[in-house]
Amino acid sequence: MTETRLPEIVLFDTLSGTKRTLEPLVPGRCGVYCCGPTVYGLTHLGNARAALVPDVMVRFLRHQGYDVRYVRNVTDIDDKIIARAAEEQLAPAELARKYADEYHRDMDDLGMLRPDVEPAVSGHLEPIIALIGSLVAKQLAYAADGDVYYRVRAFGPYGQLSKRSLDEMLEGAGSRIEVDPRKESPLDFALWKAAKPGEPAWDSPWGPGRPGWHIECSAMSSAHLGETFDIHTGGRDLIFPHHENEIAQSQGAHGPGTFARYWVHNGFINFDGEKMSKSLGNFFTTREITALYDPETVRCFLLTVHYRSGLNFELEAACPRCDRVLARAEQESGACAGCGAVTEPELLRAQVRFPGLEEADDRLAYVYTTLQRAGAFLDQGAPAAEPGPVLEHTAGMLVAFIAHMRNDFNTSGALGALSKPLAEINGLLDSGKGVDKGARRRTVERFVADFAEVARILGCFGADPGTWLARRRDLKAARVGLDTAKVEELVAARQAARLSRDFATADRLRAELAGLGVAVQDGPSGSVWTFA
RNA sequence: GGCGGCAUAGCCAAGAGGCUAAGGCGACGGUCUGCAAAACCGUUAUCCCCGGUUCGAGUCCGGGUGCCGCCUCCA
Repeated sequence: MTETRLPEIVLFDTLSGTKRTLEPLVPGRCGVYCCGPTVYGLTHLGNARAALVPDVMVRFLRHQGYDVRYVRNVTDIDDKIIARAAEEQLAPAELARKYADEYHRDMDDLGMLRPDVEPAVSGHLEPIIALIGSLVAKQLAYAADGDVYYRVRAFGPYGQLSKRSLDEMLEGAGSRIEVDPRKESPLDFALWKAAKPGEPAWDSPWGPGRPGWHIECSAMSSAHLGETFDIHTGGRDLIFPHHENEIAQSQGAHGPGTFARYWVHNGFINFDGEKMSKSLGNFFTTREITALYDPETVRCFLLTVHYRSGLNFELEAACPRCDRVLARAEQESGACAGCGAVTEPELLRAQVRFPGLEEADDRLAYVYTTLQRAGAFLDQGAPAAEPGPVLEHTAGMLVAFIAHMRNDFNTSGALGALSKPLAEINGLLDSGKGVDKGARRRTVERFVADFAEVARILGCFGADPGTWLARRRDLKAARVGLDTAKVEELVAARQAARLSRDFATADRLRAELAGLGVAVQDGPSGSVWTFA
């Protein structure tokens, strides 16, 4: 054992219910399996968060020196896909491919790394059938009329992840679910489903059919990461039954102690305090939101809260007539209690605002403005010749940031560690009074270099500042229908008035611009405008 | 009903028993500015309630209250 010791990272493991130090199976390496999408529709923010959690984890582990193998599956054979394909009048495989493409488009947009391997169910029928076969051989599964079910009672540790007992579950299941007479027990779940006429089917020892929902993850994780691997991630709602069943399948086939060694589950996203759902009309696709805000803003926003916590997404809709902010009930009915106007829900939906995203957007703009200023400063002079002290907050930034990340990927804390350095740099750029010239230069250099590492870990703050800020302005202008040419004109006219010290005219023009929602900032090198 | 989680300032949100409870937004005061804005500086909490463990608890234990999730497809 001569490997260099990698830094200690702790993560919360759902199975043990505690934070545990990451000790990979093979020192220095780490296998990560993320439960990917079932591709039957466009993604929503919950999907985005579920992909973001392993994304940042993988980026950070790599930054810390781990050799990571990142696997995320695509479930492209599933009941929901079949149902949706019928609606859209496509072949199931075609529909799955369409939405897999859309998934990738959204995830690319949000800056997610592509996994090293992205196995699809349709490409893994053999290992899936083999796994089912071995469970049948061990009496852990039984065939019935072309279906194959897992015999839950035969797997002793069942319930260990979700912390329930079989008896408790039986009480619930018996009263709530219609029991399929072919099952020995209501808790037994399908490993293989016989095909009904017209459904996609693959040959198997039990007849033509398709895999059940849970088996693919057991089969594909062991195919690409081995029977035992390090980290398994997914949304909280997958703990039961999906992940519980995966454990039963994998450990049933491969023995105790196999399969995932750490379980990481992310919290939910709520809209206005309620779980998002289509029936409530509070369901927004990723795309609807990235049409309004920069995808990086969305990414950043998701990182402001620890991944295990729930994240509430505030919605704000105003009455188009009187501009009053509408309460929940009013939003749903479209009727404004203030002025009595009734607005089509569709119209309200189109002009909903997301205060949380706006705050994140402003914050991102602040970061990029600071980076832009720092870059301009560095372009002006020669690099610092000799090493030497760097201002306090900037000097400690990266260490503090990483310490938070090592503590269960605490992005919220890590982000907080950037605030003081950011302010320090802006202060330095403003005046630099009382600071040695060399130290000033070194501090800004250090800041820019370390911030680039932060950017690599988070997948945020890495764009070219000027480009990002320009795009943001364009996006906002388009959203409010602002005529930017006219704004430029007014700004120029005002600048002329200022130069001739005609402040009355300048102030009048400022007021006019303010009426358009535009704020003008006067600086030494002229005036620039932003949104108020 | 069963199981699990959460409750920290006006709002959002960190905080694996012990320096003066991070940070952001907002607000207020200040520096700068023709006026502003931006930027910077400063102010803005004893952690839901009751009991307990401990030299010491936001952090552990018990009870209560209130939210939320899972138990059926769900990220």
